[in-house]
Amino acid sequence: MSKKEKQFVEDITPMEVDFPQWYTDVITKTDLVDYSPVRGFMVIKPYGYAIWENIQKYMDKRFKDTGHKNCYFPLLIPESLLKKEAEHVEGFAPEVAWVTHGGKEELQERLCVRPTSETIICSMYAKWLKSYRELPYLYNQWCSVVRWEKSTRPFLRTSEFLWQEGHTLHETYDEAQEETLQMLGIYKETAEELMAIPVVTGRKSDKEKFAGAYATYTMEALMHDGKALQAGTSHNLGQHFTKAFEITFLGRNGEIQNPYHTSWGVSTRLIGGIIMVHGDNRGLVLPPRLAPIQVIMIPIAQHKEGVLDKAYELKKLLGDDIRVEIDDNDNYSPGWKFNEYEMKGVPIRIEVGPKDIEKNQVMISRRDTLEKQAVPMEGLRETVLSLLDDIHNNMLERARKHRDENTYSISDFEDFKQKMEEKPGFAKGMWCGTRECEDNIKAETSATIRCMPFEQEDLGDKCHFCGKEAKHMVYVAKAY
RNA sequence: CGGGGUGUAGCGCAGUUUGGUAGCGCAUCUGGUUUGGGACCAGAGGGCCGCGGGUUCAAAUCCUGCCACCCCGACCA
Repeated sequence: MSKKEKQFVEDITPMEVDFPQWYTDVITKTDLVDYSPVRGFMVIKPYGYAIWENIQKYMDKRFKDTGHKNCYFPLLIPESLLKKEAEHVEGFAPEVAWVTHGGKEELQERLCVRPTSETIICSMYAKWLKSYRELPYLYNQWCSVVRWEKSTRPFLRTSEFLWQEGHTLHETYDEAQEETLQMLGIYKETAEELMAIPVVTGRKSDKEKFAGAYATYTMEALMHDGKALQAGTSHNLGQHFTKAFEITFLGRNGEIQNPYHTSWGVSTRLIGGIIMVHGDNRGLVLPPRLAPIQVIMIPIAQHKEGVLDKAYELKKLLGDDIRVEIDDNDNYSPGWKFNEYEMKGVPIRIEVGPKDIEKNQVMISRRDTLEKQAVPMEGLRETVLSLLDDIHNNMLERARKHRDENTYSISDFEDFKQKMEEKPGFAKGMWCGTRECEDNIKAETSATIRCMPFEQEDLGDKCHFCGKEAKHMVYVAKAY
């Protein structure tokens, strides 16, 4: 290994050597996050936050285009409200943070910091809703929630995380179900069109579903190391909460009834997914549509006359809708900058130097394949726009290929155990649908049933895990 | 909460065995030369050696108590 090659390798532990360490190296060295004084809580730095903002921008538009409105509910929830839905409190109680004092006074009733907002939102919906004419309620909020996790990892599992949570009410079950699936569909499109991450969608088992849900739907992505990541969930909550919170309305038939209820959310965990699906040993590889910097322009020998002027001229030519930055910091060599922005995952690098200006061209290199070539200055905007799309498509295809190569059918439990050991990924199999069998899978392999996919395949009529009669085809994987 | 590990400059580490002026690399700052894959020279700043107690003429180093963080398990968007 040459000295030059060694230098970036030393910065980031190769993922084949130690995947968790690779992940930690990448997120800290690329300035996405920093650890805070409070364990499990992290600071999202400007470069990381800009990714989140781009995700927000895209999704917020999708939500509004489908009729949702944003609002904001309080951070603190009285204990009595949290307790109203029995399954819900049982699921969340172990991980809520409590506020017990206001100033020096002990509170009469302690307040929990929201781990999710169904309860406080339902308490308000109960106050508001009177008639079927007001339905549906289609609300969303962008906020943070706190869950006191025992072990945390930046983006993937932190004690506080940023997310959006949609909470809707509907007149009928069918409408609620339609909403639940519509939002999961938007999540899937966001994953594929914005983040270039292929996902499997389906329904969660009862064991894995949201505490208090009638049914939970999920999208699951496969990371580079073969572990799955639950990337977003959409819940049909039926009337569980609306009955517990006594949300009622006067229906078309003149009778008082409970509405049907959904909730759905995605979080900053998505950023962890982006890193682990696309990243390589040089660092981040960011999907073009959400990269904070889409094009980094590096002037070469910038002290020479005309170089910087040309760079700024080209930036203008590229237009306001492409996120372009020029690094004209004179303290770093071009080589240093090349490595820096590769590490940061910037999709396109453009070099402009005296030789290029002479030939009326620039050097352009793409992060996903690391290919570098000369292109004419004329038509640069069109070249860049189509290259950004190209990179997106290539990244999505590459991720899909990786997922497919790591998705396999199993013949029986022994075969499954062996495959989980040797080559983690999505195992496809038939499942009997019982809790005992599901618990046993986890006990034996630490893998879990990720979902019962919408696209069911017929892989036989016996459960691959216990031999009983099969009910569902499932994806099983070790998960983050 | 169990098992293992680590705490020395912003980061990465040496020094601890055998007590004796707190060091190295990177980063940072100043000046200059450089600039097509992590540039070079000269100079500078930066420390409660995790915290408390003890032993000693003398503690980063020995004894002791505590704390924090990391990794592996159990719990989880």
